[in-house]
Amino acid sequence: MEVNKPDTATRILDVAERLFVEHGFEATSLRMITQQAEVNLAAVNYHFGSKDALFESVFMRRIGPFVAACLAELDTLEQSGQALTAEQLVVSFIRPCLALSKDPARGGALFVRLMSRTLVENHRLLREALNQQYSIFVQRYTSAFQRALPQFGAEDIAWRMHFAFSVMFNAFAGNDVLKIFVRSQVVTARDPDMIVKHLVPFVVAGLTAPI
Amino acid sequence: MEVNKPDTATRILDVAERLFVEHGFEATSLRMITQQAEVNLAAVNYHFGSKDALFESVFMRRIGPFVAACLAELDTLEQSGQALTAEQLVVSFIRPCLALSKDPARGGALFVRLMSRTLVENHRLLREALNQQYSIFVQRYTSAFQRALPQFGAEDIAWRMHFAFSVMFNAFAGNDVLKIFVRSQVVTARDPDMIVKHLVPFVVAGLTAPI
DNA sequence: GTCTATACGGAGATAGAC
DNA sequence: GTCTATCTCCGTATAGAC
Repeated sequence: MEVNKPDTATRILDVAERLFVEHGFEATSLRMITQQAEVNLAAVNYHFGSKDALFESVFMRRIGPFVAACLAELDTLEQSGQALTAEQLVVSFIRPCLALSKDPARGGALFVRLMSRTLVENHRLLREALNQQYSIFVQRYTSAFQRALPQFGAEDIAWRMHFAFSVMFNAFAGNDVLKIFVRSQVVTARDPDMIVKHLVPFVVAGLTAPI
Repeated sequence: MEVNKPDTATRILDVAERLFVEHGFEATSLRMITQQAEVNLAAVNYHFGSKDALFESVFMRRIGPFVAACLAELDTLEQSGQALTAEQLVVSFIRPCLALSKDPARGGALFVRLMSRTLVENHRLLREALNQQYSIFVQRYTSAFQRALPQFGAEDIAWRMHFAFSVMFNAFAGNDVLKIFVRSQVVTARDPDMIVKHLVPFVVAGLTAPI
């Protein structure tokens, strides 16, 4: 059996995922994808409709399981019956990010970067497509944070969640906003475990800061 | 006198700035720009060399004065001779952002968004071009934060500055990472004054959090 | 020095044969 | 399902007018 030759659509998805992460969406041409996937140029449009829709398919294949993993973490926490802390909620999001970044079968660190960059950049191609899964995610975390931080109003919580998730996605996106040299070495936000070590205290402090 | 007709290069810069912010770099074609600027298609390549170089010129026209404004704020603070707080440093960056966003003559809120998005996304076109001005900016803020937060090592400061500036740029980029509904209204990070009111406490708390 | 008209190769998309 | 041929639009380069 042809274990090394999945069907056409899957071959396209696999190659496209890698190339989109490596070179970005715009810099990746359909001709590059179809050549490496060993399929005809028109196969992309036949199976996915357009380059835009291919990107959406690449993204949607991974994002569902990721969101499910976050919600499962939330479920486990909430079933304990105890009052949750902001730190527990932050970790419930970061842990699936780490797990995903260490699982090559689901895209690995490259997909985490793609996901984070796409969300941070609020990519036009996903504003509509994401809404369904995304809104469940946002609602669950919003109500969890409202219970964890009862001293703040709903609007304050919303702002802080905006900031918290923008730091976290940015950290995993790996686009260093600053280039800071410490002892002639650039401090670069790429190693997942180092990110988490510094990220969690920062985010938790921001979320819980007195008004 | 033709007050409404600046020279060709300036007309191109003005139109390009607006279109890059409204539609993004890739989605803005030279034909759109030259048509609206009422110049010939070839004028862009004649005056700027390429579409990439045009983007760089659009950016560089505004970024110099902005960086200068931040450094002037730092100068004023440091001349007081008093020990500075993290909050003062955060405000010294945010105040020029606000001022710029309210000055249409220097690009206004649209340029603040363009600047923030470009930096957050670590745009390939500016990684090299920005380095000169940017490195002065980073060095000044790094040493200022090291003095304001002497309890932390250089590496911890670097990480926290990464996170702090990524939140701030993200906030001004206006790409809402989350869509949170409060009383049926989306809490959206677009109004500069509202951003600052919530942003400063979050960032300062993150920067000063105990390890 | 500036500006215009135009041509070229590469991109994504698509109709139609097989 | 797959593949070829072809379409339009993109950024770019250049020859030549003023």
